[in-house]
Amino acid sequence: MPESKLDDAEPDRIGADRISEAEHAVMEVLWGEAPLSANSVAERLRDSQSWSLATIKTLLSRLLGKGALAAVPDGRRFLYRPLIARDDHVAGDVKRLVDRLFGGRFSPLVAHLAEREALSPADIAEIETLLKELKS
Amino acid sequence: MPESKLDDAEPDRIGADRISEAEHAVMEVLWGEAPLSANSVAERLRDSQSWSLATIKTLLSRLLGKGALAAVPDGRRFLYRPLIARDDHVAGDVKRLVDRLFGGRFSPLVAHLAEREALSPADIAEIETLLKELKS
DNA sequence: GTTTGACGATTACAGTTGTAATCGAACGTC
DNA sequence: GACGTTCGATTACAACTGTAATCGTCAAAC
Repeated sequence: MPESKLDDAEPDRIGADRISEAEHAVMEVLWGEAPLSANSVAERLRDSQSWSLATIKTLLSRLLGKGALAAVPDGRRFLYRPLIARDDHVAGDVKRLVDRLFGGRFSPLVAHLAEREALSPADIAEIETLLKELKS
Repeated sequence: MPESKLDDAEPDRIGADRISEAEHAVMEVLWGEAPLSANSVAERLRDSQSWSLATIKTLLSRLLGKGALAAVPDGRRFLYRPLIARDDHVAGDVKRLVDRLFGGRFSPLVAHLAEREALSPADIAEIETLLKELKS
């Protein structure tokens, strides 16, 4: 019964593994509300995605394997909870993009946003406020 | 035929295929200088990557297949040239990231940069200048 | 002209991702 | 206590990626 769980040699530095796009959608749910059962996660995803429950369970398993989630037993099932902070994950993704596309510098990113991605006046005002706060 | 262009946001067909990270490195070379032979591309990549020539040729082929490059015959070989503009590609990548991580809004991205990614005073000044120009 | 190189094309192969179906064990129901 | 239900776990499988090796061909050098 209790099979010895000594299968190690697993390099699990927290948050080291990349999180794929589908996995991210699952994480997003759990960052919003946790802990949740697989079924609850599926419920919250029902509107945005059309995945079978099986698919969501696969994604949960992979996220467990990647060390992005913890699963605490709750009766005969598990409740899942994020192990990595959303901000940390986002920071990694943003950094990779900025490194790849903008030589690791940020202002070119903003320049790009400015000329290509139609910043609304509200966006601009908001960003200026942010920057003003930063300087103080 | 009346174009009821009201439909949803289908992914743009031209150059719609995603460009992987390794492929991107090849594109980057050709965005900087084109047309180039496979060998020349390999030369320019020699410092930054440690790929065999065969690998680079594979990447060039895949990029051809994805419609991201054109190959014009030059004697017994080809010279490769980008078919998609760097800016367009970057815009797609940025948009996907912003959609995925920031609900499609830009100011949260800047907020994130501000609090996590250490914008330098120079960055801030540069960005403010950009925004000022945008408003005028 | 036959050998040697240089090319693109084809094939390889494992790891990741998207997307599931199926299996085996535990639970609740009659 | 047999039976369907419900979980997680295991297995599946194709597309995409990273990373090449090998094949067939054509030109250059003998």
